[in-house]
Amino acid sequence: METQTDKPRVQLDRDAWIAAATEVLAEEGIAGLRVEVLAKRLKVTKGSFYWHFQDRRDLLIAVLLHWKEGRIRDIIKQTTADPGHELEQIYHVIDVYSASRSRRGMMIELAVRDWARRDSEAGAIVAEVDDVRLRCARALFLACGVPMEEASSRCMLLYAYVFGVSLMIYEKFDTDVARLKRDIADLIARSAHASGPA
Amino acid sequence: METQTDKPRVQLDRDAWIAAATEVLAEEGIAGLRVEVLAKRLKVTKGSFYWHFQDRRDLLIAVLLHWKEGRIRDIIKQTTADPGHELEQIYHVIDVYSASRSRRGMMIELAVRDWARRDSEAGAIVAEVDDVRLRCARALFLACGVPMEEASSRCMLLYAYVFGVSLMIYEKFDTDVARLKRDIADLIARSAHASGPA
DNA sequence: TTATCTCCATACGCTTCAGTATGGAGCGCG
DNA sequence: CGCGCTCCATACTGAAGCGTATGGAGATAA
Repeated sequence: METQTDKPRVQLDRDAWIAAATEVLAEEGIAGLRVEVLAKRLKVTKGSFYWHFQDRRDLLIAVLLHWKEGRIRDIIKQTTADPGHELEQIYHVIDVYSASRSRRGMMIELAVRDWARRDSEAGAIVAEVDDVRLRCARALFLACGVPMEEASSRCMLLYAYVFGVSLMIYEKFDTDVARLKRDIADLIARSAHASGPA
Repeated sequence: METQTDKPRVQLDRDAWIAAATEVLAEEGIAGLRVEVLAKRLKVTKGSFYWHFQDRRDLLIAVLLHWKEGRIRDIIKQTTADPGHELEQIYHVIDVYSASRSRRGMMIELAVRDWARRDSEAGAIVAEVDDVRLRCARALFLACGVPMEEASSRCMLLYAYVFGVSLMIYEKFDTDVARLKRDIADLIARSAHASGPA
């Protein structure tokens, strides 16, 4: 007759810590990702943490690797060959980041990249993700008949835009943000519209 | 006959602290901007700091306001009316951020924006800078004969790009980065080339 | 039952950091 | 001379935060 309501999880594994850490990362950034804070959130103490992880950096790298796997899985899924629908896929990649529902994902993205600016190990992992994403997106442009160099330029512009726009605060600038974002997506994807090869 | 070599500065004012803080901000980010670290860099102690500033946040806001003034001064200067050269000015605005010499400025920019993501007071200041920049850049497109809505889209794309590309790590992606950046600048500024109004 | 292994709590030492309190050196000024 | 003002040093408290050491509860297996 023991209550189990306040004992929802009896055990903790590495993945549970990584999941919770990713949540804190989205909310507070790297600087707010402290082991004691994290332990309190998981209703345990540091003793547990240092059993699963060597130190704080061990957790950070684990979070980053987990993030990398997810991002690569996502972009692969979003850009798998679907002949005739490549243009839709390009727009979808743009929209995914603009969507308010993916705000959490973008917060993680920005936190990770801010860390990577000053940490070479993190930078190497971000570089892998960027490389896969750029190549996948370029393949979509190429499939639309866009020549190689222009495809490279446009996919780079695409990703730089979605990250950069998340750093800006522009409510006062334009009243119709929806139209603005649609037009920008057109600018990025435009030549893929109905232009034949070359 | 007292040596003055190791006594280069006898006094410190608020601006000296702000300048040093801006330097640390560029190198270490907001999280690395601590008063004792800053004091050590200025060869003084905290006692001096807390005479010039109420607390750490007082310094951070002062740094941010100083940054704001400089950025607004810069963009005004870069976009003052120069009939017939608006297109050059647009390219110049893009190039200024890509230039390796302005790496320090971009580091500050990114550090400030990462802070502004979670601090509404900082966010308000960044919003002011964004608004001025976007309106100045839009005026250049308008002067080139680009219609209003497209001018809005393109200047937003411009700034999102320059910030976003600074967050990416893409050495492996393309061998000719110079060409890539040139082409992207063309994509952003293109319709302003020789297109008449409408 | 006893031994062992897993997972976590507790307690500790150490460092960094924010902010305060207080004194003191130097300097102008009456 | 002495007074007061400016600017900074020193010394302190207290709070976080990282990492370690150690024990203990609970399960498992012999």
